[in-house]
Amino acid sequence: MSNSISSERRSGEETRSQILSIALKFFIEKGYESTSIRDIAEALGMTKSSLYYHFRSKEEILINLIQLRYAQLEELLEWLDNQPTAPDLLERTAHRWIDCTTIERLQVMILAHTNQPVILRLRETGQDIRSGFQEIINRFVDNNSSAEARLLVRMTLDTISAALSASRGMDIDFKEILIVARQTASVLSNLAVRAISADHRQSS
Amino acid sequence: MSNSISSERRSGEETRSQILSIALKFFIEKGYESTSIRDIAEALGMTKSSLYYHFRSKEEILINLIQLRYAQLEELLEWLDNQPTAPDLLERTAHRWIDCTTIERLQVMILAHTNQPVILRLRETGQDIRSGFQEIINRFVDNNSSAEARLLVRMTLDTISAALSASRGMDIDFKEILIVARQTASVLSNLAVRAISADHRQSS
DNA sequence: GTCTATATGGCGATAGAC
DNA sequence: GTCTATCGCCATATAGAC
Repeated sequence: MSNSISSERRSGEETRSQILSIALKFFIEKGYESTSIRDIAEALGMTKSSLYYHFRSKEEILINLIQLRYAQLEELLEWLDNQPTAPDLLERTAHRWIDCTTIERLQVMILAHTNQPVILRLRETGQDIRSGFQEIINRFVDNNSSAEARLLVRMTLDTISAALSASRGMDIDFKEILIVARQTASVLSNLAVRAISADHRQSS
Repeated sequence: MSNSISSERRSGEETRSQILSIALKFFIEKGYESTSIRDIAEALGMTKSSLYYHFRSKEEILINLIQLRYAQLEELLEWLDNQPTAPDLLERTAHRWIDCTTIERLQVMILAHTNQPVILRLRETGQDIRSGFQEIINRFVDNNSSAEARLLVRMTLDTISAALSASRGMDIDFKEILIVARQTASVLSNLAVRAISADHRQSS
């Protein structure tokens, strides 16, 4: 019994990931709203209806893609919690995040970033979509920290998105983007750490 | 004759700018594609048809909004061309750009940024939409410059967008965002200038 | 698991009266 | 300059045969 089920499952899973992959491509190229279920289905040589066998709605496809991103963040969070506190921990965290970035993972981040309205709407309707970097940021700052410190920490962790979004239309190699993101993360982590210790001086 | 026409024009222009303002609000909140002409019209207490008297299409509304952004950039470019070359010119340019930023102008930038696919499509269909920062960037680098230098210059000029996009969901005051954008622009301009002079050393 | 056929509804846009 | 009415289209989504 479990054999036949698992082999059915496997091919089903393959189709699912093909759908997710082509959907991501379209969502990035044409935008989420402008991509129709039909576009995705026909690019895979199937009909809309078949696609609805695998996902109950277009939104469900988006949710699945977005959640891939949070799986990544989860891993980073786990690593971070096993690190001893150190002055350069923020910089190393940012670099680790950049180093494990692939184009596809990055595309998912852009997707989440450029479709904030849909994602907020989904979150309101009780979908399981969480708030991204927030937990990681909370490892470095707390609610008493200055807005400046919190913002700088977030920007330090997000240089890869900033670099990528700056590179649009510039015909720049992915590797160059990673290099620049690393440099940027280093100088921003300096600003962030300085802002954090300024907070501490003030509160003591 | 010209009197009656101009007074008609004036009220027409007022309606136009009301439409643009409310459209921007919806486009940011719900996204361009998810905002219907109906949403915009009803928020203004009119019908779709009336709106079509002022703009021939939804795209035309978007184009008008986007073009506001380029008017800003034009001013910056004019200022820049009257400045003597100096090592800190990039930093000062970035700061000037940040200092003349208002929330509404920033929203237009976000709109342009989160709707890249639509904008690219419009550009292909021959609409008058140009490529943003590129001309300003070209004042600091050229086609022989390294990808690193070009990307860093662009990021230096774009810290306000980066700061704003990092601040999403963080409940941070607009003034704090400006402060952080300025700090960030300063350190990034350093990296950029260093990359530019590294290019020069290599080519000579 | 994929298909054909169809339901249902909203969208952008237009015609034409006032 | 605003309205009512309507067109034509394509979207998401479902029903049911194979």
